[in-house]
Amino acid sequence: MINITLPDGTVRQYEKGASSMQIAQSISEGLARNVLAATVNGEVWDATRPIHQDATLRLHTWQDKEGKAAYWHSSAHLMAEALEALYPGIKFGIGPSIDNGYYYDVDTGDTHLTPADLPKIEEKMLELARLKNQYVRREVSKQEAVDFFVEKGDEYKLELLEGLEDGSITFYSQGNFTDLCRGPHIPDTGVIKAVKLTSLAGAYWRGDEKRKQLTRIYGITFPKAQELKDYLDLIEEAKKRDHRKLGTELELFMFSEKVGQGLPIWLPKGTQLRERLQNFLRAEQEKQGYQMVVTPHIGGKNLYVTSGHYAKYGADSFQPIHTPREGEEFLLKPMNCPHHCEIFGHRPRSYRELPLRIGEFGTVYRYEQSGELHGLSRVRGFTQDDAHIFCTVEQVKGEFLKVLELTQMVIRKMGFENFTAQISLRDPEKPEKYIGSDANWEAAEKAIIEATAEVDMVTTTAYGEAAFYGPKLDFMIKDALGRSWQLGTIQVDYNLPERFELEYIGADNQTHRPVMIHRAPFGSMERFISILIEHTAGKFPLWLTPDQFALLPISDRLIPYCEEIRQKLGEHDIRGFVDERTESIGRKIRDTELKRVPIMLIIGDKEAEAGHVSVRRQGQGDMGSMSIDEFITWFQTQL
RNA sequence: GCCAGUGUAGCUCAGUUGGCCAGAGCAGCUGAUUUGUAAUCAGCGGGUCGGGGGUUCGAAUCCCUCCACUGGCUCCA
Repeated sequence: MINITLPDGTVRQYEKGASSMQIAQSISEGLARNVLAATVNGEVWDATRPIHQDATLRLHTWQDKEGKAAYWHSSAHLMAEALEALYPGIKFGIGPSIDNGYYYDVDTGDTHLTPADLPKIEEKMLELARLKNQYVRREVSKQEAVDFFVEKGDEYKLELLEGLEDGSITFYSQGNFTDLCRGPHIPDTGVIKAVKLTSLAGAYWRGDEKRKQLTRIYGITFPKAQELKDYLDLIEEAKKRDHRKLGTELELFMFSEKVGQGLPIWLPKGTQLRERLQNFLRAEQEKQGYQMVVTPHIGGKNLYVTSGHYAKYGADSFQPIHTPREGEEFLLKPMNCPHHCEIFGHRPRSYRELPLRIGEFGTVYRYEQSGELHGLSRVRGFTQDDAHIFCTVEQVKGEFLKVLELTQMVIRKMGFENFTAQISLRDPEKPEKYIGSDANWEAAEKAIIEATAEVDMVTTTAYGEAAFYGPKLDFMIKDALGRSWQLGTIQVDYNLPERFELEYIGADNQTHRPVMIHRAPFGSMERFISILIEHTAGKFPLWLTPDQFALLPISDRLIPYCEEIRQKLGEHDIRGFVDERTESIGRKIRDTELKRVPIMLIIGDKEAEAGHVSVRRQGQGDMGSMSIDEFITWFQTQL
């Protein structure tokens, strides 16, 4: 008999060799029907795999991450089976599960797959799924595995086998398909009820651009047709909110072929939004002791030779700008930190000045590969909400705390609920990769961990993800559709102070090297606004939106009265415009609704006589009539 | 940069075996209407069919090339 410990702490006894599935059955039939996989002693296994020793057991269903992963990974195998049936001789790369579904990289030889081929693959998958074939695990010797794929002529699997050790190799089969696979898999194909192949893309074998490009087929599957429908609806909704579409519709920004790809042009409304956001951030930062600076858009080549960026990125950057005579070379500013280092270094600094917080909404230019550009989220010219904090190692934690608090406050003010961070630390195996003393690293890493704990921030920790020059923290938010976005970072840097030979005079009258903290909590205005547009579907918070109200006169003769109201509201810092078009009121309301102006003030004779406005909120409808003063008071409550 | 796809009026899109002067809706302009909570009516203007080259009697349509955009891959100080 073996002892199985369940998550609630209860221990049950089973025959040696019982599977998770059998254990689930002993608990409840219903549970057993839903089991997709199980974690046995910390390792995710097939639910059907026999357990031969005492173990802790956690059963996975569609409701949890591991269950979904097994389900989608098994779906990838099902797709492979369908592909093999439809395209004999097809070769397979890798086929993992991903956050939303799975993909399989395939080499179809001379056949060329197009999106039109996907429906018939979906059909085949459903047909095979209905057979309820079991996923069968089998341990094989390396020789046996090699023989199998030599016979099959699949060089990709053979290459994968090269990296595997004999004795650790398993095959999984379902129906007529057998694959090299570590598993785990779901019990059988019967639970795969809804299938959608979402896209087709090229992907380099093993992610290496020098190697052959395979066809990657993305798909997603669900246990219920309704779930697939919900998922597709979500995709539709995301399409409607796409910031590129809304940015054009709301006239926030544009692109121009002549100006150049990846170089956003901010239109008046977008500029208003952006400036308002910047002013807000600037005011909050100044409260925290930041000092704003402005530095030029180009910098001498030597600046970047000193910073080390020239050696590392020079070849892949916009190339130097040359002066006509003197043979000087300048680079478009790809980041603000070297300039800020010069600010720190331009005169002797005392420890009394630390932490010195130098902030700048600095516009930087980076050469991004053309295929990488995407709306406002990936561009070649953008403005960072940047600042560099020069401080002592002891001050790092306090500064992290302040940045965390600032960021949390701002994010909440924007209407985001779900805010987390990833802490990136050294790879403990490879200390030689990093610059800076062990003691400093330990202190900084500890400071980051403690600071995030103090502000109750949900974090994940990634070892080996730190930059060579210091540990960092990346902010993540989830938007209204549940999608995760990476915002900005806070990074500790031991490297630049070294390269720029930055020093301050300590209380001991000796010179010391400051630590530098890079921080841009929102990353860039462009990217942040793209996220904000999609999160709010263009319905920005009232304080931030370009036009807060539109005055809609029912007849042209009421325009002067509307103008009066506009003036009066302007005196109270409430901004908006009068719709002076000779159109029906229905038309004016419709157009204003579509422009996402949050408040409509409808003015007819009744209102003009009474000195009232009739208030309508975008997306909500009529709020009734009130006096101008009542409206002003009500407006303040809406902010 | 690589693979695949797309590119017709300001926007959304018709226009597929190559063939009359390339169409629609919305937007715009002009006129009429002066309107009570999501589209008033009528008329008009607007396109080198992404750019260039080629095949052809004839190209939005076929071929080559360049550009931009979309989805991925690689990259991201």
